[in-house]
Amino acid sequence: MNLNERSMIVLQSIIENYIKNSEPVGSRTLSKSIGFKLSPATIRNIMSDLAESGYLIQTHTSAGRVPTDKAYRFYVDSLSKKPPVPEQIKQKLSPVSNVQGTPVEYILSEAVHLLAELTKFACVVSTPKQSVSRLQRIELINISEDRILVILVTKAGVVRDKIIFVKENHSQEFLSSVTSFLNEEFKNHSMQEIREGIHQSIVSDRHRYHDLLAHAVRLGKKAFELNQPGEMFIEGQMNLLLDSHFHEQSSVKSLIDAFEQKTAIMKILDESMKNKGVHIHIGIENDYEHLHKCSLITASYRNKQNVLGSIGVVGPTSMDYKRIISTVEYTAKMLSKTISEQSYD
Amino acid sequence: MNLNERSMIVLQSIIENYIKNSEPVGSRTLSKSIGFKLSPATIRNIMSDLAESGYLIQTHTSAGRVPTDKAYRFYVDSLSKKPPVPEQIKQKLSPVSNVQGTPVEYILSEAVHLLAELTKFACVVSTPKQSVSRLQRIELINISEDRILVILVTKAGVVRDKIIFVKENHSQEFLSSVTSFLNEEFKNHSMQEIREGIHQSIVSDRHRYHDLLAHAVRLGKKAFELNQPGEMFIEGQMNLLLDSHFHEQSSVKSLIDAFEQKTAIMKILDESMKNKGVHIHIGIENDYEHLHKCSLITASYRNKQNVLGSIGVVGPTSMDYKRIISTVEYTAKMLSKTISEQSYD
DNA sequence: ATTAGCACTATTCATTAATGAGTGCTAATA
DNA sequence: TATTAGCACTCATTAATGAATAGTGCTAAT
Repeated sequence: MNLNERSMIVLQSIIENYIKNSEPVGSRTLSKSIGFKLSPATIRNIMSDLAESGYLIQTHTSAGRVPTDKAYRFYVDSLSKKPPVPEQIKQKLSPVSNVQGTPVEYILSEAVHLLAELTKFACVVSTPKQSVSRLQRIELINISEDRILVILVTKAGVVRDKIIFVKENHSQEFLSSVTSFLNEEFKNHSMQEIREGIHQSIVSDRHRYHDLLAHAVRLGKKAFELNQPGEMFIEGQMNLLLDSHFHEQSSVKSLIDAFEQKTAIMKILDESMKNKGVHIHIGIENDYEHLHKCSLITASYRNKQNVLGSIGVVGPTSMDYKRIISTVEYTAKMLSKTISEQSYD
Repeated sequence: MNLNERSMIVLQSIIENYIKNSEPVGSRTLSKSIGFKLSPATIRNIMSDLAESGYLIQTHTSAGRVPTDKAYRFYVDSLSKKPPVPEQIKQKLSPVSNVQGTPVEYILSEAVHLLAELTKFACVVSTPKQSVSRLQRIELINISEDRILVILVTKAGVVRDKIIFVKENHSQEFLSSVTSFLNEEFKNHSMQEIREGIHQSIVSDRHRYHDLLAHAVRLGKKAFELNQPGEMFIEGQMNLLLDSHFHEQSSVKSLIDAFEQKTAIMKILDESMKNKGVHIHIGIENDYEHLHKCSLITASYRNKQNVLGSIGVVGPTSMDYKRIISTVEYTAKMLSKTISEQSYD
C-alpha cells in the first residue's frame, strides 16, 4: 500500500495540524488549512483510506483523526533532510563555546541544560564511554599513608579520579616511576585494552621477575579497575509534565519509571553512537514499554578522533519534529566542536 | 493568645489527621479519632477558636478545616525532639557506607537518591563548599605543550580538576618543584585564604626576586582561581507531581521554576550549614515566593573537622514531619560518617 | 462547661437534555 | 470517474437540575 501524492499531502497536513494544536483534526478544518481546494467530503474519503492503512486513528466515532506512530515515521522520513536551524537557537547555543578549561562534565551539563531550555522537553546526555576512550595520562599521587589518588586523563579530555587503598606506604618517587612506566606502556590504548593488557603483563615473562614492575602492575590493575558505569545527565524532566500529552496519571508514572531506571534510555543513547547523524525513535518503536508514548531524538557528539557519547530529547510522539531534529543536531554539533577544542587528539 | 492543653491536643490531632488523609477534617471525624471523649459540638467550638487564632482555615463554609503554616510550625515545635528512626530506613541507608574509594560527588548523589526513595519527595544536596574547604594537596600535571592539568584535593576528600592554558611549555620537573612549593606553602589552608595568600606572596619581599617562585605564584594563582559555583544535586522532582497537593497547574509551574533557578534552594541549604541539627522551613516562611507551598527539611553533613554542605527534602507543607525529619537527620548522619572515613582530617 | 438538636450552606454526584463537531453513506454533479 | 452536497447518525462535552452528604453555627437544655 503506497500513497499517492495527494493523500501524502493530506497526511502531512494532518500531522502538522495535530503537532500544532494537539487536537484531533477533522475534515472541515483540514479543508480550510490545506493549500489547494478540496471539499471536506473528499478529504473524508482520503482520511478513511489513510485510517485503513494505519496512518490515522479515531479516538471515537465522532472525533477527528489523530496520527499514529506509523504516520510520524512517514512524516520524519519524508522530511527534507536538513531543516534549517533557527537563528535564535544558534544564538542561544553560543554559550557552550565559552567554557574553555572546564571539566567535560560541566560542558555536558551546560549543553543538556540549554537543549532542555530550547526544546521544552526532557533532555539527556551520556558521558564519554570509559571503555573505548583512550588514555592520555595516568597519575598516581601519594595522598596519605594508606591512600593513593589515581587520576586518569583520557584523550577526550575527561578526567576521572579514584582513591585506592593500599597496605604499605609507597614513596612518591616510587609512585613516579610506576606512573611513568604505566604511561609509557599504555598511553593511547583504550581502557578496555589496558585492562586486558595488564592481565597479560602479569603473566608475561618480560616482567615477571622485576620487582618494581610487579608492583606497578599490581597498582595499575587496581587503578584501571575504575569501572564506573556510564553516566547520564538528565535535565528538564519537569517540562514533560506541563505538556498536555502527559497529563494522565498513568503516562506520568511510566515516565518517572523510565527516568528512574535510566538503563533503557542509556541503551538508546549508546545505540545512537554507532551511526552518524540524528536518530529518531518514535513511540512504539522503542523497545522499552514505558517509552511507548514518547519519541526520542538523539545525536552523537565526538571529538576529532572518536565518537564519545550522545545527547538527545525525550518528548511526546507529537513533538514538532522539524524543530527538535534541527535543534538536537545543531546542539550536538556545537558540543562536538567545544569538546574537540579540549581533546588531545 | 496561647492555647490551653486541650486545644493543643485537638490541633495536633487535626494536623496528624490531615497529614495522613490530606482531606479537610471535620468535627465528627475528629471526635472519633481523638483519644478522649469529646462531642463534635465541643470540638466545633475549639476549632472555631483555633481558626480565629489563625491555626486553621476553611476552604468553604461547609467543609472541614485545614491546618495553616502557623499550625505546622506549632506542630513541629511541639514535637518531641527525637522521633525514632524507623528500622526500615536504617537498613535502606546502609548502602551509603559501601562506597569506599569513590568520589565524594558519587557518595552525595547516592545519598540524595536514597533519600528521595525513602521520602518520596524531591531531595537536594549541596556539594562541599570550595571556599571554606582546606587544601590537602595540589598537583600540576604537564598534559600537553600548552596545557597544565591542575588537581586540587581538599581535606574533605573532594577532588577538583581544571585545565589551565599556558603560553610556554613547562617541563614536568619544573612543575614538580612548583607543586611542592605550593603544597608546602598552602597545605591546610582554606581556598579562600590561599587566594588571598597568593596575592600577598606576589608583593612579599621574600619571593619577589626568585624566578622559580615567581613562576610558581603565577601558575598557582591561575590554578586556585577555580571558582566553581556551589553545585547541587537534585533527585526525585517527579515524586512531587504524584503528590495530590501539587496537582494544580500553578503550583507545578512554581516548583519547576524553583528547581530551575536553584539559587533560592541553594541559599536555604547554605543557611542550614550555619547551625547544627535539622532545619525546618514551612511554606510561607520561605523567602522565595515559589516555595510558599512547600516545606523544606534540611540538615548539614560534615567530616570530623568541618561542616561541608547540607542535604534536604522539598515536599508539601502537609508532609509527615515526624517521619521526614528523622529520615533527613539520619541520612545526614550516615552521610557524615561515610565522608569522614574518606576525609583527611 | 458541655452537649443535643436543628437550620443552614456548599460540595459532590448522578441524571438528563441540548449542543456541536465530526463521520459515513448516498445521490447528484462536473 | 472523481468530486461534492446533503443528510442521518454518533458520541463527547456542557450545562442544568436535584438528591445526598458532610459539615458548620447557633440556641437551648443539661
